[in-house]
Amino acid sequence: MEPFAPRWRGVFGFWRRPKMENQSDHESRLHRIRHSAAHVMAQAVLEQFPEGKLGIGPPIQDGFYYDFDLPRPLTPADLETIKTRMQEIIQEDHPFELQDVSPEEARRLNADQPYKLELIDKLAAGEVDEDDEPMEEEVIISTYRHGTFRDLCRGPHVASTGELDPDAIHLLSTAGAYWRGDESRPMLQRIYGTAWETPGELQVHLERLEEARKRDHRRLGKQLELFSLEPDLLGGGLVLWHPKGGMLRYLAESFCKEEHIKAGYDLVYSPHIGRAALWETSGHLDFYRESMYSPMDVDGQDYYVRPMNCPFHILIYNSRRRSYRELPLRLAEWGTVYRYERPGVLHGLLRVRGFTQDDAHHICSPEQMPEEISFVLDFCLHILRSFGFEDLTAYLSTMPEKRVGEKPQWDAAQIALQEVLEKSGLEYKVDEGAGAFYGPKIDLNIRDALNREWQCSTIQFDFNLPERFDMEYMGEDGQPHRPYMIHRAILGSLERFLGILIEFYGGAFPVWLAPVQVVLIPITDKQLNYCWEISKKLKAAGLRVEVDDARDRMGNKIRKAQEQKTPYMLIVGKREVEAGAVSVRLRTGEDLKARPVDEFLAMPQSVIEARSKELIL
RNA sequence: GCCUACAUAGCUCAGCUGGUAGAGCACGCCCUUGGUAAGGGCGAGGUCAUGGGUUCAAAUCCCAUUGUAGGCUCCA
Repeated sequence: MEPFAPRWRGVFGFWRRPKMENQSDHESRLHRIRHSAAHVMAQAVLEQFPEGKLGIGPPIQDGFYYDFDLPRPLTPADLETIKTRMQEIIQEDHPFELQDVSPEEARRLNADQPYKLELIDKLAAGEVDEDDEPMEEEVIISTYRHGTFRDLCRGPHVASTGELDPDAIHLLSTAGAYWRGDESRPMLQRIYGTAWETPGELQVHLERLEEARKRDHRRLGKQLELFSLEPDLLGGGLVLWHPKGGMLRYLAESFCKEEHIKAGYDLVYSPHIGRAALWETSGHLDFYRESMYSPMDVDGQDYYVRPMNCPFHILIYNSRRRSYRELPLRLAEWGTVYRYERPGVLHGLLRVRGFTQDDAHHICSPEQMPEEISFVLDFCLHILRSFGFEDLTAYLSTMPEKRVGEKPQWDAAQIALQEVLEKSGLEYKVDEGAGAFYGPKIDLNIRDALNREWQCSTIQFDFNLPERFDMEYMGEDGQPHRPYMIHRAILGSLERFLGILIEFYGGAFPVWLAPVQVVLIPITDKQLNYCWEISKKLKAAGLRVEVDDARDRMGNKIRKAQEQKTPYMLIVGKREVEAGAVSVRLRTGEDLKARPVDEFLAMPQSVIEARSKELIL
């Protein structure tokens, strides 16, 4: 089971294609602007580094980049210089000129550009397209020229550099990037930029980036005291959940577990380590070793910390003879696993080395399989929607070259997966050949604050482990049969899911998930006793309540509760005590004025009941 | 792992080209008992990530290590 797989696709643009993708006019104009900005930037860079070599420079979402092989690392000051020169080039208003060239001509024009020559060779040979897949049609090599700069390019561009708005372009950062994305090739310097039609649009985009930084779960995790990472003392990628984050996690977990039980899952528990023999049988030591931690010696035997839960669940299944009458069996566990991840890939809660999966294994007969798939996708969507996630991207990964299992099995499984996706109405993409060697799968991705996609849910067939562990059930015919096994995780990794949840809500959780739902704020400490009294009452009604008894002014207490994004602030002064009321202030800033305590109590209760994002229903 | 940048108080950060550290918040104590996002005073708190080196002198310059950030690659 593999819950991780952010998807990034490089765009590789240097030849013309007969058909344009379906883009709105605005998008396609932005596309041309960004592509043109990349060329203008490349000219500016080459002027500063005449010996520089060009990689590729495509438009991307929100902007563009260009890769260069330069004699020295770029500094932030270089970016300033480059940007200034870009503005000049724009003002010089050079027209973009398209010219089709023969491969020979293209080679002659790029004689001192080794990376471009490599592209021309590939292109001339008609070998591959941008996804390294065989070309379907004959390509026409084309170049675009503006001023002194000519680049191999399929376009399209704006008519002239003067069409760009120099104040709507900004260079964001530099980064290393392998040539053609290949770890064994040279690392080039990439400059990322963003470009828009107007300075106003650029401004909005920069503000959006700033907003995203404020929603960053690492920042909010500290501010809201949800979790911490202590790489120096504890180790990288290992998470400490603090009381507030612990409550959030408990709430998410207990909600999910109840739903699992209602839906017909059995909850199981299994240990964190197992003997080498287990991992040999499962094949992990052969295929997954580089992600596993070194064994520990126990009485002369090797034991491994688990990177996955599946073998344990299979042992539970195999502990006795199974009948077709007990299928489908749905074994679920919040299983903590540990995987070695390369140091450079760790990222807050989103990519860690120790995490807990809401893992389950469905074991069913081949006949039950389509219905089981349908059930599991529905259940998945039910859970994700309960947390407020509606914007999901689904991927169907199909049969790869190297695989186990027979083609008919794969076909049946893929058809079942595709059918439930169709039925669900989700938009999905098919990733041909991207399935694991042991079976096809559906992944559901959600986005973080910076619009990066992260995989959460995964529904995977496994034709491998049932064989390896010789799983069987007794059929109606009195003969042993091999069951189908489906792995699935819905939240995926609790750590990652909560990280995304934090960003999704910017820390202002729905009331049912808020670690603290109500803060009582006395205006003077003469109201403290009354506050404690109310607090007791609200707690008895099941709310999570705090009394701010600090020696501080009310204004500052409100400010702090606001910063903690506490949904309800109850302000209590002399008037409220006399009236047996509380003054209700919402974290939205709305002041609901004084209300009887019982009237207030009904407010969060109905909101929690509905798991609503609102504070009042 | 690779490229680049960064690492100073619990947090956010200042400290120009070398002369043994500073602010705000948070924390503690005191005064203030105040009606919807910061009342005032005092105090405590740092081997400037770690280890080397250069120098009369290093938070500052150089090297290494560790970690973090943004990317790249990876994530059967």
